[in-house]
Amino acid sequence: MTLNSGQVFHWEKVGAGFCGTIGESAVYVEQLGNVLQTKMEGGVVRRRAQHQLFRKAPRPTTGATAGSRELAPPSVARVVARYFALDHPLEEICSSFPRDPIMNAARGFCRGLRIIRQPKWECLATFICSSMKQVTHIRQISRALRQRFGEKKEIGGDEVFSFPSPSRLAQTSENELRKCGLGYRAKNLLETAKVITSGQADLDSWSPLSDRKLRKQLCELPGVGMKVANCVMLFAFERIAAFPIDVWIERVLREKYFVRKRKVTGQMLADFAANYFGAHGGYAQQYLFHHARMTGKRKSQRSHSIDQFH
DNA sequence: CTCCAGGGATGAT
DNA sequence: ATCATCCATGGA
Repeated sequence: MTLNSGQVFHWEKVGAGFCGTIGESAVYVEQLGNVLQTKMEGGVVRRRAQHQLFRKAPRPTTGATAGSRELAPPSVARVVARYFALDHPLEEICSSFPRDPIMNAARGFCRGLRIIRQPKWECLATFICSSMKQVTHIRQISRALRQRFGEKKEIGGDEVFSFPSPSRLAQTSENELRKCGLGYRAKNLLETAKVITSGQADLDSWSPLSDRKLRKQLCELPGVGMKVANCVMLFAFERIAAFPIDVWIERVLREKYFVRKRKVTGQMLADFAANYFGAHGGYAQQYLFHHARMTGKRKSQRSHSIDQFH
């Protein structure tokens, strides 16, 4: 559910799990009940990410990695556990959501969904490409950028591609980027890649900034407005109060929280969201988004992904 | 075919 | 501050 909730766009369903990349590492992940299994590029099952996906504490599965002699690559399980934010206290977070019918439905529907810790540049670049695009289109763009400009990796017989660095994309041209289906977004992605490459903007150095200052810095990048900035803050800077408002969320807010009210401006929606959904508003927003998208008007559950979650 | 999508930049009220 | 337009692309 997490991988299909519109946070990341490059994971591909393979067998019972997913293939993708975390940074430069090719990874296979597969959820087995309460356990998240991982494989690395060698294709060998190395470890199981220790965690509690759900409330009930699983029996400690000690000795799951019998092959102690084979030196495991630097803690795959930890990389995976961090990426999937298995340390987030889901129980606390969900309890902090407001108790209204809409939020209750979303909370129940999205049980187990987590906000992923994404690499900053990858997240920023992908969401610059996301404007006025459907999730399936964003997946296509991500795939095209990775295949053309990323580095090929292999995992369990499947090939995956890492996301191209800022300097790699800065070396391309607007025309080359347009071939990836970017349209008018190509210029924005190219210009932002150049700004990052030149050192004029340094994403990592922005981590200590306050939410307000970080948002301001992000919005100065070409192709980054309030919505994209909030997505990057939420998905890559661990600012779980950030509340991105896209067309789906705006629809939910207007139809469910501002029923039959006219002259509701975007600023009013943003102010309401910041005050109403609380310190973990970003989590609430993601739950509302995924719930609306999966159960909304658009009949999408027909041929793809019948049910890969219970 | 038409409709619309995890918007942003610009210019006019 | 708020609103109107335009910007490309392709799945549904």
